[in-house]
Amino acid sequence: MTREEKARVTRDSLLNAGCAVVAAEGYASASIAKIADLAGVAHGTFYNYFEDRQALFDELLPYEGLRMRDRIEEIARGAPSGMQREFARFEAFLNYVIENEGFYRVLYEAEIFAPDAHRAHMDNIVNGYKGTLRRAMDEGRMHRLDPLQAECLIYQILGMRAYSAMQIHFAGEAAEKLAIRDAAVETYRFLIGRSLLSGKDIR
Amino acid sequence: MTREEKARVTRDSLLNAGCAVVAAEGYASASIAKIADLAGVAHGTFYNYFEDRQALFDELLPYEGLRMRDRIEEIARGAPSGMQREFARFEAFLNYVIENEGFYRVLYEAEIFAPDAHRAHMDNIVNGYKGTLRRAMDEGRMHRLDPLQAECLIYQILGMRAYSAMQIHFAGEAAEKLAIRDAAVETYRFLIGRSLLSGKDIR
Amino acid sequence: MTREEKARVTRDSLLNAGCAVVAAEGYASASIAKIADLAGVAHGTFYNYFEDRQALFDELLPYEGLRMRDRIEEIARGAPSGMQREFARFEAFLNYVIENEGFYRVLYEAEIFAPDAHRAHMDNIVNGYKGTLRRAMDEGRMHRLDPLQAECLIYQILGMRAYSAMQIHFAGEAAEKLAIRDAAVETYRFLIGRSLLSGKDIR
Amino acid sequence: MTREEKARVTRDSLLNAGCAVVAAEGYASASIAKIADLAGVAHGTFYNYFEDRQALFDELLPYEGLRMRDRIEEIARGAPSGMQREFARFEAFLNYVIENEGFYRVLYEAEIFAPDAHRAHMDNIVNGYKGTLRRAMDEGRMHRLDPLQAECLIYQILGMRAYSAMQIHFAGEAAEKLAIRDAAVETYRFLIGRSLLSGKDIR
DNA sequence: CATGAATGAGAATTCATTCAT
DNA sequence: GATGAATGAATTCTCATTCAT
Repeated sequence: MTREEKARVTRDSLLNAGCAVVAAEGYASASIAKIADLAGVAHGTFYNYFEDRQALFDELLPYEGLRMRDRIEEIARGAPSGMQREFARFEAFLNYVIENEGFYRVLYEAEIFAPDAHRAHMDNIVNGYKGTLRRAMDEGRMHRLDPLQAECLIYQILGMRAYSAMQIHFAGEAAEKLAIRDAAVETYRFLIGRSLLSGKDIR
Repeated sequence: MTREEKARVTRDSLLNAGCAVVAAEGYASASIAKIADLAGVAHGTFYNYFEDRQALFDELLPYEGLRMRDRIEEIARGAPSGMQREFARFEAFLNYVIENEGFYRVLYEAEIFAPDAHRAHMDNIVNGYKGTLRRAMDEGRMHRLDPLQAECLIYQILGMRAYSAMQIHFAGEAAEKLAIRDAAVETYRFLIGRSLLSGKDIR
Repeated sequence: MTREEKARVTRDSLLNAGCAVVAAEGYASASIAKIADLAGVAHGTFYNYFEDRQALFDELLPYEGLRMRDRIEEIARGAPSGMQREFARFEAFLNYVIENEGFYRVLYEAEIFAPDAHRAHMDNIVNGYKGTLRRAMDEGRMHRLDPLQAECLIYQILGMRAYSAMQIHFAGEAAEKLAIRDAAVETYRFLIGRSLLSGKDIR
Repeated sequence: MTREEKARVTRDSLLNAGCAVVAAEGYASASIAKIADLAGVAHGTFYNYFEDRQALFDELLPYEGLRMRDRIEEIARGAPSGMQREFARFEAFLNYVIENEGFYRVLYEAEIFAPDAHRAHMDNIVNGYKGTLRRAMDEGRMHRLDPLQAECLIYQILGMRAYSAMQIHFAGEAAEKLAIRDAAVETYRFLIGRSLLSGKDIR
């Protein structure tokens, strides 16, 4: 293994350890000590790879967020098209949260502990959606909205996602979580489908 | 002023100082020292009124949350009825957040720093909505939903609120905030109005 | 009840509360708050009766010590005479400790937390013993010892008492405590009886 | 000096500083600040070596106790045998206390501030004595006692030691201390020698 | 006298970060 | 690059004592 590879491995260990600790205990108690211990390196080593603790925190959300996004898009691509794809995305998000409980924490605590990264993450997601919406509008699959309204719509859509995730998070048992997921998907379909379709059928 | 009144005043000073500090810097850096200093009392005095720091944190959300809720309901009561009232609520919430920027922080950081209080707050709001929904359904003003689906709907509605607030929070200038507010209200009207007003069942 | 009587009642409440708290939790955590609460008075009232916390601590040992001493002497007086009386005293002390577990604490922690009172208590006990010894020597019931040696003997006797009490204190069950007590009395009889009753001088 | 050696040195500094502070002012006012300052390290360094303050306290008695025990046994081994050795032990203990005034404090306050360590120390000493007694009994050098009585005897012997040490501790001047020591040894010889020898001469 | 709120000087403890090895 | 001991600022919390009511 070259010097460079070894460095990458160490860096990834720290990043993964960071995720694991934040997932388990939250940013607030994700100390360098815990992260370095879990990564199997000395405390000082941490600072060879990251400026400071905040620097790691700022990388956590992109690191995890992209993994989630890829997973979701992979699934969404399986859907026939348009609106169905959005519904698939919504469901895939909830599934992802159920299966990666810790990710929920990495994500929602980021607003507080890594606000810059969170803002970037939001912009990222929102911009992705803007493209999707533009295409749908161009192809006449939905109402035409001006840019501001499109952005508002996206934020509201993301809010629905996030709060359905919270609702699932509050549920105690696995079976309950799944039931909520199904009902939330149904509700989402109903709210979005009815309104955005401008009179046409869901496709 | 009687001794009891003075005690109440001191307690309120601490509570208000707590709100102010959290609003300005977040829970994480709301130290006893800052709160007590702002309240104009000695550090030790804090502990005459609150078991510990967490105890204050746990009161912040109810304290501020009820104030907001009352303000919103007061405004909503002005609306003719039903759906219009809900739109008024949504708008009032956004206005409240714009006018009380700090409240946004007290509210959304609570999920992390005062999880019990946050959960209680959510249950509170959700239950309030359940009643509203039941009445609307009983009076045939909206689709009949089973309890689980109603709850999902409520969470999604609250998510829309919250993320529209976040969108506003991200905006830099006051004028921009107002523009987003108006567009968000429009979007909300569109999403909710179209779907819930329809006479058909959910599929 | 006259003003003076009421004052005495309050003072006694505080003293008793002090004993109770020290007995239960030790001097170190016997705070004014706990003592005043248990006595049923306000914190400030404490300072109408005692200079400060130490002043109460300094009264605890005399207060409890005299009670014990009286009880022991009462029992010892029942013994025929001389040496038997001393054995009775020893046994009575152990019984007192068994029956008043808390007293053990008030007594032995006093050396640290109320050193002056402890010293006075020791002097008191030692002087009492000096008289007893002098009488025994005058009546030819025991060796004649010079004053220093008499004092040494007394301290050693008190040490035997104290450490037998500690041994009992270490025992977990009541039955075990009683068995230790009996064996300790036997041992004491053996050590003291054999040596002090002999007609020869110490060399 | 290797890193490991330096660490040991630091740890020992803290331990010695702990002893010194406790010896001078007692456990109650042996704050981390004082200990760390005396050891010449930062406060935080303390916690690199000890879990908390109690952890240091719990090591003080073993640390000092073993030193004393070794010193005493070393001296006792110089005595011809049996009973003489025990008298030498007693005298050596008193000398140790006279020469290491602080140790007395570390030892007797431990019952309160490091009860576990104190209990362990007592068990240790008591068990050591049990072996000594068993040998003496096996070799016919003293009365045969059943185990419980042997234990009682040991506690009483230790009590004599401890209270003779207290008596010395109370004395103001060095000369007085030495006089008490001599008289206490004489008294001890008398009490123990006479009774335990089962009719035979002291050997 | 009684009250109990206010005080503020400490105490223990944590932990991000540095730096000599 | 890796190490991990040292640092010290910052934080929470306690409690004896005071004093205005």
